[in-house]
Amino acid sequence: MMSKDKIVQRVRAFNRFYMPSMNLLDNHYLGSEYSVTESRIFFEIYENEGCNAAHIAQIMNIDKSYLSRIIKSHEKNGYIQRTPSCEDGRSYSLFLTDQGKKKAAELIYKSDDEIGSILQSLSKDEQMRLADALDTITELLSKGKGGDQ
Amino acid sequence: MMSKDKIVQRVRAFNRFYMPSMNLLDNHYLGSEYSVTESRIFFEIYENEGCNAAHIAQIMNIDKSYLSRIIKSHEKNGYIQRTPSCEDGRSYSLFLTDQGKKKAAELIYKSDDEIGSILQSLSKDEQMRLADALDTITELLSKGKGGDQ
DNA sequence: TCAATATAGTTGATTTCGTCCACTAAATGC
DNA sequence: GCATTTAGTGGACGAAATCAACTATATTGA
Repeated sequence: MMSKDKIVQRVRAFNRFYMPSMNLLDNHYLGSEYSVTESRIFFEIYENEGCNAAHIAQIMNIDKSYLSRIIKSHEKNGYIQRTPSCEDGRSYSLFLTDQGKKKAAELIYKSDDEIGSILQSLSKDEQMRLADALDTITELLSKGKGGDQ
Repeated sequence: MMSKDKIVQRVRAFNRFYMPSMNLLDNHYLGSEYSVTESRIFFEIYENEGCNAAHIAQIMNIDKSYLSRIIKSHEKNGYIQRTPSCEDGRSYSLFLTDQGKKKAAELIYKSDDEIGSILQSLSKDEQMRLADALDTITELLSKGKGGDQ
């Protein structure tokens, strides 16, 4: 039977291989004008309209003052809109403006483009096998979620 | 039949899910005193003894002046040893010192520990399925390598 | 052969990223 | 009411990363 250590090695090998393969290690999100952190803030709000800064800070595990500045900057650039929260007078609900959604779509497009170019060397059948393997991993790792952190 | 776009979506969803799951998004390598960049330099030399800085800069896609400073720092701390290259008078061959190898091992241990704690919520069978899926992905994506970048 | 060009690495200056701490204001818990 | 926690902001600072200029060696090719 295969030991747990051996499994850990395979996971680590995968991590070392996969992230550079997907160009996931640069500070700038796929050559966009935004850092990975700045980009993720778009996505977090995109997927969680009306959330507040504290929520994002917790999810992303970043400093609240740092986040505050980025939000201010995104707002100044017309990408984010803040409205005072009804429930909590200290807090703001965050939304993407139309321009912000457009910008998020741009970033997603860049990402899709990058992924598409990586997939192009695979046959249809191989692409399916790849996607199935990815889903398997997501499914398995999702089970452990909730118990910790 | 499933369209290519749909596959791309699944890959992107995986990327968004996987990296936070593995705590692969922090600037500091798993809570060590080193940034991800500084840590990767250990690993690159570890896996490619005697390479030069230009090689690492190319692989990691980082600025050569930035790299130069990190190497200098690692050398000053006794982790890296440089010897003038025999073939190229401008260049140095890079090696980890014993202390450097020890430090690299420490970082790998931290990583393994992290991965182990993630895996603990899975059964033996699930761990095997996970590792097999990871290997499938590596195998498929390795095929495309060499043609590009 | 030797001048033009390219490459490896260093250094200085600067910018951007991220953290730490102190603070205000509102919420929560006695 | 009063103490404690929480959301967000701002100043100060250090770390990370970039840019441009430079030295020295290699390479190219007329």
